[in-house]
Amino acid sequence: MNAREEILRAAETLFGEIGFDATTTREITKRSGVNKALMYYYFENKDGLLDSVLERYFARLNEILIEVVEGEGDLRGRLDRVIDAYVDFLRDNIHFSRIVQRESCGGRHMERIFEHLSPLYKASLAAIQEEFPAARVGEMAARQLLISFYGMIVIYFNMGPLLGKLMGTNPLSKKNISMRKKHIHRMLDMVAEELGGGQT
Amino acid sequence: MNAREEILRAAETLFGEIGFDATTTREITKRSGVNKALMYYYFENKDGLLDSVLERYFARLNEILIEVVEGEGDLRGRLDRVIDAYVDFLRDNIHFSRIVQRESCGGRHMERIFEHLSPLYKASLAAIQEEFPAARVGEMAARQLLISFYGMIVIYFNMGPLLGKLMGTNPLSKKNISMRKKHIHRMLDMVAEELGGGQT
DNA sequence: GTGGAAATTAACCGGGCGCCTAATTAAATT
DNA sequence: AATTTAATTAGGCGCCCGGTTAATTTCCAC
Repeated sequence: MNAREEILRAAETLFGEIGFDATTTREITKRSGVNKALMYYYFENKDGLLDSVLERYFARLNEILIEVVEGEGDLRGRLDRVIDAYVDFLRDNIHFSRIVQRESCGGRHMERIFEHLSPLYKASLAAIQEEFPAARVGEMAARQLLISFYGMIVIYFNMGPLLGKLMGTNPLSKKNISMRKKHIHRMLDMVAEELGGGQT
Repeated sequence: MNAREEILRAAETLFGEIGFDATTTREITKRSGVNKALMYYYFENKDGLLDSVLERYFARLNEILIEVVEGEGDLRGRLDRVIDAYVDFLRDNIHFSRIVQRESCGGRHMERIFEHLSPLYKASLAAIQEEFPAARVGEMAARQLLISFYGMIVIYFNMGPLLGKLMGTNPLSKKNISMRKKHIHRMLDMVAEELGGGQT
């Protein structure tokens, strides 16, 4: 039993489900079956634990995205694969997007989130501008598109159980995830048609 | 000086900026220049204060949306005006969408948010299905569209100062808000074209 | 099997939290 | 002017929070 790992897992879950501020160090250690003082042996403090959680998540996300982007195929194909990869990542890491969303709304940890998000933002912006030349005008529409597709994807996972209650079905089921993906791809199709990018 | 009102305003600001859990009752009363005990004279407790904050916000939002929806014009026109009204509302109530977003991720207050959101969800779904007959198939695409447009709109305000840092410009400026609106309307145009709804 | 580092533990601490009480002041009613 | 009611206050209470300490156990190289 790796104590450090157990602590990280418990922290991920609790930060995602009830939020960083509502999570007590006692609950983290209780859930991970680890002595409370051990948390301060492996991590500087509660803030440092959050940093480690974020570090891990973003490292995995970057790894996945880089792998997809560096794969073969034209730009449009890679754009499609990025959507799939991102959706899959959020599905497999249900706490991640909630932690990010909560902490990026404001508060003490915004800066950390920014540091992780910034390179992804820049790279995505460049990719969209390359794919849709029309979107380069004033570099404005590209930014809007990025925000829109980011919003379309993350909102689905951020809302979590609440969306399930609204929909009356489990949003994380295989079927519903694949419908969500299909919908987002279709939206991208429409944009491509309109802006006349790529060769799809 | 209306103490109750001052408390509500301070709570709105703090809940929005740093979150419910990170906000202390002492800070609320300090910021509103009101004695600490007065909070418990006007509100049952901290949770009750949040309830009142949400109540007020959703009452105003409902009022605005009903006004727009009951206005004249065809369905598509009203759909467009709903987008404008919603964006304007979020711009004028910058804390609202952050409070909702944070608390709908999970945690103790999800149920409350659900109660407020549910009727809006149902009404919006019905409107989309009416406007885009093609979206009625299995009532599935309508749901996807609603989630997407909701995401496109709220993500812009949820991310708050972080988005400003990423964009390098103030997302709440008149110019940027109007660009965001234009973009979302254009996305709706594309959907309308694809699904062949309405008579726009 | 012994020494030393790494891992783990029980017990504790000051501080700030949400919340309450009892008394006082201001406002309205008669 | 007297009395009732509403609004406001200072002060404090108990609890639980994040974080620490010093001692103990586990591990492993030799």
